[in-house]
Amino acid sequence: MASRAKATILDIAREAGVSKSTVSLVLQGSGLIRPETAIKVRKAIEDVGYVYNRGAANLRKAHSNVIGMVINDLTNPFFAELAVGMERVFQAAGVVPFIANTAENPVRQEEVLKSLMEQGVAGLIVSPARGTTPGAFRRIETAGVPIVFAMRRLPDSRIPVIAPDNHRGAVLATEHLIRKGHRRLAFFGGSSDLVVYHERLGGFLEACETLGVPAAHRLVVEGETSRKGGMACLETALAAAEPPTAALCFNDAVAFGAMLALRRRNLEAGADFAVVGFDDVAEAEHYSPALTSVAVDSAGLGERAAHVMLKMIQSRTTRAEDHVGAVNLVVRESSGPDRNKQVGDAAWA
Amino acid sequence: MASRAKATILDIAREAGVSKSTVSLVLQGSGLIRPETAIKVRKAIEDVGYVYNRGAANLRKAHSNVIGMVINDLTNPFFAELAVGMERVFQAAGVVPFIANTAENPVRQEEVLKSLMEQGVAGLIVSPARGTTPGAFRRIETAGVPIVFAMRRLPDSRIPVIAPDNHRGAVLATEHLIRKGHRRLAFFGGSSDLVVYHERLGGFLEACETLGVPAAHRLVVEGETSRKGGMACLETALAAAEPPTAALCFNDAVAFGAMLALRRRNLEAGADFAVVGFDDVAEAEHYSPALTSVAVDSAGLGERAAHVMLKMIQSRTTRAEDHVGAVNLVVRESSGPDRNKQVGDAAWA
DNA sequence: CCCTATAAATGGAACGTTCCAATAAATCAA
DNA sequence: TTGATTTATTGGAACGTTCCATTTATAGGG
Repeated sequence: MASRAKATILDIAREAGVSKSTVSLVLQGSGLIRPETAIKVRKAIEDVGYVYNRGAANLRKAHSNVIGMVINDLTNPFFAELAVGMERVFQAAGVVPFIANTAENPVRQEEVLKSLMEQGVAGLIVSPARGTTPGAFRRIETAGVPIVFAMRRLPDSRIPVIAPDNHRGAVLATEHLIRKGHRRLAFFGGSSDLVVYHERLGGFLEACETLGVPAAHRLVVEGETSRKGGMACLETALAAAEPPTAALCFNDAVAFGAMLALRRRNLEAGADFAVVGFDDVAEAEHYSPALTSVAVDSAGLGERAAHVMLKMIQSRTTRAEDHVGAVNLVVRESSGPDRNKQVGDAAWA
Repeated sequence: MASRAKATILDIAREAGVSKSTVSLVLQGSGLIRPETAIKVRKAIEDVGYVYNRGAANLRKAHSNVIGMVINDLTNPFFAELAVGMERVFQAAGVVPFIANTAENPVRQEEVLKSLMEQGVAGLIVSPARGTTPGAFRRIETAGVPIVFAMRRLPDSRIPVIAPDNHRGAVLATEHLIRKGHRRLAFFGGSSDLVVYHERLGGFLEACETLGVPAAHRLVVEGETSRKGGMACLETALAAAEPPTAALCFNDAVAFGAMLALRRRNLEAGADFAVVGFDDVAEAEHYSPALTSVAVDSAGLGERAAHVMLKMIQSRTTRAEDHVGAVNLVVRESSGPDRNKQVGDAAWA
């Protein structure tokens, strides 16, 4: 039943016995059209199996209704959540979000951004791939397309950022470990090409400083931000002359890796070595032992980023305030039993 | 430095002192242009910060270079893997894949499909949302846009499907459990509005049949395909008069839920109750105890689906062969120790 | 009844490309 | 030299919309 050439607004006009302008008006839901005419036109639209050509429309209209979301790693549920959060609000605003994955590859990212721009996106939300060069977004900025960074930032950029309070999260987690009585602490995973790394590590070091853990008792082990990386970090740490008794991990994946390595050595996370993660992915709660982690509410940040973007588009600006999202430490089993409580229980027993 | 109105091909032509046709030819990498002219034009393109308007181009060209991937749940790493697999091959083929998430919502799916069509996609790969109505893809089919289903299928549709061999996977898993000596088996999770459910359940029942597990000893518990659902299934099963000793779960999420419920009852998955999952997500390997699961290679299926789509586009057809992907059972700890081996070990001890 | 105000519908010129047909310039054969 | 051939370049007509400026139909006021 498919007519060979796809139907256009003119075919509808012919079918309904009106002009193309009338059809266009109906398509846009204009109130200028007599209801019966509109109905007639809508029927014709249905009959010919018309599909609206947004490309042609955008040739005339200033703005398109599509927004690009460029994500560095979609297989990481943490970033997938971010994307889903954004989608929710765009969807409600009648905007179509297209997601593209860069797989943490700057070259890929370049291509994806180019495509999105060519598609005429109204705005771009990006969680930049690791190793993104500083100038990667210049073309987009000069083109005047609004852009915001989510989750990650670039070292020197003036582009607005929506990200969690990494520094504070790390401080909270580190304080938690120190209060548990740990005196030799490690920071596991991550590498210095990520701004986030410096923020989290900075919080760790600051908390150590203020709570009196001397520099000699702090161990920083860089590593891949994966389970594998976490395992390696733990091995490195335990091989030290005076090994730490607790670690704050760059993210949950690293933490899971560290716990796995502990299990392989027949050590128990929590009892023998305290582990704290970062991001609080869904899995953290269900792991065994359950992982203490810094929750960042990625879906919420996604929503926030989307709102900022919508506002930027609406007000035709390319600037916006940064937004740092609240974090909170979710204490579970992997950071060990609460010593004070244990003592108390024993006393009452 | 951004000029107010965005630059067009004509601005470049003026800048470079050539005609718009020449610029167009350069943009398409035509060999008809004298190299020095091409260089001059490319310089002008750079100078004016030109961005190609693909919408305008598509108005003339028959095909666009964008393909839509519609995924039912991006936060499920299983489907995210699928998307990433597809992306890999599209990327290599110079096609731009745009991902959209339907969040398992048919209404959302409808909107997303409409948008994608309006955008003029060259093809569509869809993992349909649960509860998709049979006619949901009619408009797309009549428009002659190639479409393939990945992972999931619709009951009566003639649209080509790329999916794992669910039936065989379930047979393998069930046989495995029966060989371990289990005589009362359960099937956990899923609901009958999914074709996949019938395939997997069918395999389970068939294996029971052929290996002599009577119908009375088979327990089928429908439920949400989530951890929560899995927990509920386990509770239901253990409440039975003669509870099963092993379960094949609809997917890994259900299996994780079942294991969690076991732990809450101080039972151990593997030793006290055998659990087998389906899909073999990355997490399965790292769970404790590690989950025995049916591996389906979602990334590989994604790649396959992408190849099929490319071929359909190239040969301007809307039909293609179905493809069922190989599955294999990955045996880990959750399905329990091998009894034969145990006995042997004891004898030799 | 004509004149004006309002409502409904319409023609036509953009929008930024592609690509065919045509032109202009350079090369070659005789 | 002249015409034929090849090589580079170019104008102009689409493509499917939107939207402004008009036209046409309908109603109201005197």
